[in-house]
Amino acid sequence: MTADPSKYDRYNAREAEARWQRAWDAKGIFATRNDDPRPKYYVLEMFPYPSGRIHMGHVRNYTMGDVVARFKRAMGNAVLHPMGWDAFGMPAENAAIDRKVHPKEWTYANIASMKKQLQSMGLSLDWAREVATCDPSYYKHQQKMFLDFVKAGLVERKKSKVNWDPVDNTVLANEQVIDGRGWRSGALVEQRELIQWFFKISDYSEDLLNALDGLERWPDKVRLMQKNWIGKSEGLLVRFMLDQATTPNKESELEIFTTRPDTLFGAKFMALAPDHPLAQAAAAKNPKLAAFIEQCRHMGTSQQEIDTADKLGFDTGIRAVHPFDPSWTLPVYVANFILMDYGTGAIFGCPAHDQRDLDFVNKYGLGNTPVVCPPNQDPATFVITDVAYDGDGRMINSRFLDGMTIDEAREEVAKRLERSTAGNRAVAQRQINYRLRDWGISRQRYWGCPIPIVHCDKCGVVPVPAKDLPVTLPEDVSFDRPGNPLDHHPSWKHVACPQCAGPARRETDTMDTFVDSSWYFTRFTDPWNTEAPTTPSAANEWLPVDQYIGGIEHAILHLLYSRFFTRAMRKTGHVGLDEPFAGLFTQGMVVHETYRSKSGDWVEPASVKVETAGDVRSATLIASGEPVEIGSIEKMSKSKKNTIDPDDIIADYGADTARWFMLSDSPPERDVIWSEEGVKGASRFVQRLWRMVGEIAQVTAPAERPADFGPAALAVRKAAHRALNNVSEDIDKLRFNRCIAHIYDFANALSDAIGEVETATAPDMAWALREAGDILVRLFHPMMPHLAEECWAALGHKTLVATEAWPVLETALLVENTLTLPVQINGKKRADVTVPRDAGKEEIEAAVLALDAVIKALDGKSPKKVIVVPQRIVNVVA
RNA sequence: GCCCCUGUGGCGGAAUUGGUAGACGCGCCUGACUCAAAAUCAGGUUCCGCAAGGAGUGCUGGUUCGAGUCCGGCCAGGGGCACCA
Repeated sequence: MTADPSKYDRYNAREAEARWQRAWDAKGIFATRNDDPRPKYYVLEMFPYPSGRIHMGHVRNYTMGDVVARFKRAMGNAVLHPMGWDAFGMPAENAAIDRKVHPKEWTYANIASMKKQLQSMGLSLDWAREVATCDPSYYKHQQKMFLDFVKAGLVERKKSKVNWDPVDNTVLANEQVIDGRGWRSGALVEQRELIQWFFKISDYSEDLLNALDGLERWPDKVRLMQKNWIGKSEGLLVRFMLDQATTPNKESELEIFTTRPDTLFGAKFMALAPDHPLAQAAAAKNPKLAAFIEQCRHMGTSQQEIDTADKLGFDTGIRAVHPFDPSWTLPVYVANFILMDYGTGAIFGCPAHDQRDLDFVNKYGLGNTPVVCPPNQDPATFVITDVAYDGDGRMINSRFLDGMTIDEAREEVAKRLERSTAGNRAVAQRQINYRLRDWGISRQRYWGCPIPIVHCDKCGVVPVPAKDLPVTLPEDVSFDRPGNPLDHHPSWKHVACPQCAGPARRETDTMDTFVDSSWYFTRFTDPWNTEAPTTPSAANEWLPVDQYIGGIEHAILHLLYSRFFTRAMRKTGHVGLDEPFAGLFTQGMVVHETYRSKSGDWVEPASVKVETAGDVRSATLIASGEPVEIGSIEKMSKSKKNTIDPDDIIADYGADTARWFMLSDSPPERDVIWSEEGVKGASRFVQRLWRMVGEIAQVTAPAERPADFGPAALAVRKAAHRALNNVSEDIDKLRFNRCIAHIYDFANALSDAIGEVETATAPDMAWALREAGDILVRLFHPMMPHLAEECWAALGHKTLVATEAWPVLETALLVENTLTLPVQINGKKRADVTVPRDAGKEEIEAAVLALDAVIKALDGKSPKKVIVVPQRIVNVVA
């Protein structure tokens, strides 16, 4: 076939990859038409934030998606595989502050360079559908949907807390609070209440929870995390009467929510959130309490900080009456760990059975009474000191509940309190509570989607009319002072009220960037529609996304918000479905060794040489030969300098090598360790495949398929079809590392066969080798598309392998006539037995009992039991 | 602190989901080719032992004819925690 075999000596990735990328581009084979009649398949990777350069995490993510896209195309699907940019967010503003570059300019420059990098990877993306969320042509539609959501009752304004920097007078993100201080000013952060915009995601708590069951192609762990995040709990709202002699303004009752009414007889105190109305009222008359509440405000708003802060309380002097005993009163505290957002912002504390309550009483000397006794414990001697007991057991010290189980006691308390009344109302009512809070979307920042609202003194909150959309960001802004540039802008916010035409102010808050990413996958289905966010027919045709791939770090927020947003879009007529992602895959991170010089500085891998002597690895600086300490393996990060630039790898080895290594080394859901040796191994395999295909290209096969195949040719065919079967199955399940192991297996078998035939090739073998070559190239095409094109052309094909169909499996070639089963004696492997494939249990048992090893082990006795697991194993119990 | 996940040779991992532990790759060792090196090719490589054999999947206890896999208790590492994306 080829005149010059030496051309197979070395594959030139750099030259070939650019050439094939141009060939795909020229034919536009990855552009997807909405009127394609074939069965649809939508594969999507989480779109990147345009930070400046792609990193190895992107390479991994987009390679996986590309393998799926190319495979599904070969399987005959119309594949939608788009790409865009999650382009709003804080880093652009930080760049503006640090480097005096406008966020827009910075972002679009980053998009341009990252797009080039992605294109050098050979991804089969439909770039005609590219969107950037910071573009008015995108956020215009988001503003329209915001207004639709307002009309549909899905939006509200309410107070919520933010981190406030009292020096810079600005709101801080949790990320900008370092050890309780503002990251630029260093000032101690305070909590401050602002009126903010919210999406009412909590209206969908039950639905978002129930629908998790239907997401069968999501990882169980993600469904579980979302379930716990939504946090449904069934409990009791209980009204505690207050001793009015002790309350600030004759308040007569306090309502609490509890999921443990069974422990009511173990109650030792009540606790209020610092911003609870009763706490506020008491503080108005008690300066010390006011000071305590003020102290509670000097804390960030993150859950982690609240949970790990010292548990502090302040006794208000108010006494609450136990609902089952008018003579029993409990002290009412204000406590820094009670949240106003959950339940009623007030609890009763049962220290014996809740660790946090126990820590609290131990600090304030309130004591505890155990009311649940663990099984096998004597109630008379069961005491709690430092560790609360939250397990199962029987009720003790609880009057009429004694002896009941927790569930019985919970039911009994609920029943009794529902029936008893105070002021003509039941003392208690059952309530289902959710931990999930409404989604606060207001951000006091410039680089985000403006909220299309006008505030008018006369008319109040007025939506911007749809015809006036988009509300665009002003470009002439400055970042010389802290705070929101939209608010500082001299003219932008001053507008006429759309209703009364009087003087009014624009809303200067922008939307959370999670809003942008909650519907981009829908926009991809028809990004050309300038009139509406979606073309429902197109959206409903393509959605749901069949396979969504991204980092596990998005398991809760992004995915939950997207699920809510899709429901809201359905309610407002933009789509016809609830669940946006039918299949979800969460990939692991890319990690790398860290290196430190003698002086303790981090050193980047590119300037380190690692050597191995026996089992010991050591590292030195390439420049000076100075020894370097090899540190732990961590997520690639700029701060530890353990990053590898994808550009360097692609320049040195080619995109295919990078793609292959990314997929080969670890299961995709786990972290992968980037290693120089691993990449070199992948690179060697690229060359080996090229040489192997070169040899096959020189074999001349008969035009007609031979009627019979000799044993050697049959072995080649079996290896090819076994690999085809295995790879197909594993790509479908996204087990790429196993796919690659199967391809290595196949390649090893094929080089053995080639090595044996050498010169005089029989027609049956020649045909089998040609078939194997064609299968091999199509099998590795999804992972290494450029090399595959080069090989496909070398094998004499005039088509692009990227548009070829997947090989057709001959299942008859997978069947073996005999089968070798391991034989265990008492659970330890002692022998093998080879039997016909369809041998019955009796036949197998007879063959096993005739084995020397078995006869020896039984020593003349008959076995107690013989367990024959068909197709698997035989175990003889002696 | 709360929720979720992970732990197997020198290393990354495989194990038909309760049935031969270590596929495949990396590294290392031996040999061939070479003046030499690289590349390539052939063979070997869980540990202990000359061998027969024995041990072995973070630790620990259990269920089972049989456990890397299931259950209980620990230990270590990682992700998320609502304004990073």
